[in-house]
Amino acid sequence: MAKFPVLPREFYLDPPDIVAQRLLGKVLVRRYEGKRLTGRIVEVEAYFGLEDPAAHTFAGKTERNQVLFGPPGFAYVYFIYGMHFCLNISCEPEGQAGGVLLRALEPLVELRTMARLRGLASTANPRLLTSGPGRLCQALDIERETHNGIDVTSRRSGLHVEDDGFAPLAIVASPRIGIRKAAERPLRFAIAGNRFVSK
DNA sequence: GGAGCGATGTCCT
DNA sequence: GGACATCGCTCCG
Repeated sequence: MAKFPVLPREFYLDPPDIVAQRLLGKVLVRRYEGKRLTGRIVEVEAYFGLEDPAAHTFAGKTERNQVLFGPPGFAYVYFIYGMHFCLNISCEPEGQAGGVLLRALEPLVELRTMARLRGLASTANPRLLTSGPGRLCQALDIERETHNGIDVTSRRSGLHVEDDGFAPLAIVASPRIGIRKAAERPLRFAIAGNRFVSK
C-alpha cells in the first residue's frame, strides 16, 4: 500500500486555471472503512470568483459558498439536481474566491468497493465508477455533511491528494460542461487520450 | 451510440 | 418560483 507525499497548501495558492492543470495526474485518496480508495485525477474544471458568471461565487459570499472564499486546499462539496454531490478544492489566497471541480478519476485500487458504493453489481465497466463529478463522489462516499470544509492537505481528513510522480504527456482544454453562462471559455482540462475522461 | 427527458433537494431572487 | 458545475433510463436508428 504505497503512500506518497500529500500536496501542500501552497500547491493550491494560485489561480484556478493554473491549479486545475497542475492537479491532472495527481491521486485523490479517500480513507473509507480502513481502506484506501484511490483514483488518478484525469479531468477538472476551473471556476474563478467574482468575475466568473458560471461560478457559484459570482454573486458574492453566501452560507453555501463560503469555503471558496476561505484559504486554499479545502473541500467545497455541494448538492446538485436533487441527487448528486460535486467536489471542488478551493484555491487562491484567503478572501479571494476560486476553485477546481473534480470531474473524473481513473480508478486505481478498491474498484470493488467503489462499485458497491455506486450500486453496481460488478466492475465490468470501470468507466461507470468515477467518470463524472457525481459518480466520483458516490464511488468515494463523498458528501456534503461529512466533507464540505475539510482540509485536503491533511492525511487526517480522510480525503487528500498525493503526488505519485506521474506526469501527463499532454493536456487538452475545452469549454466547461453543463453551464449556461460563460459557456465558451476553455476552462475544462483533461489528460489527452485518457479513457476515463467523461463525455 | 446518441438525443430526449424525468427525477429530485437546495439555493437565491 | 426558477435555475441548477448530473445521471440513467427510454426510444430510435
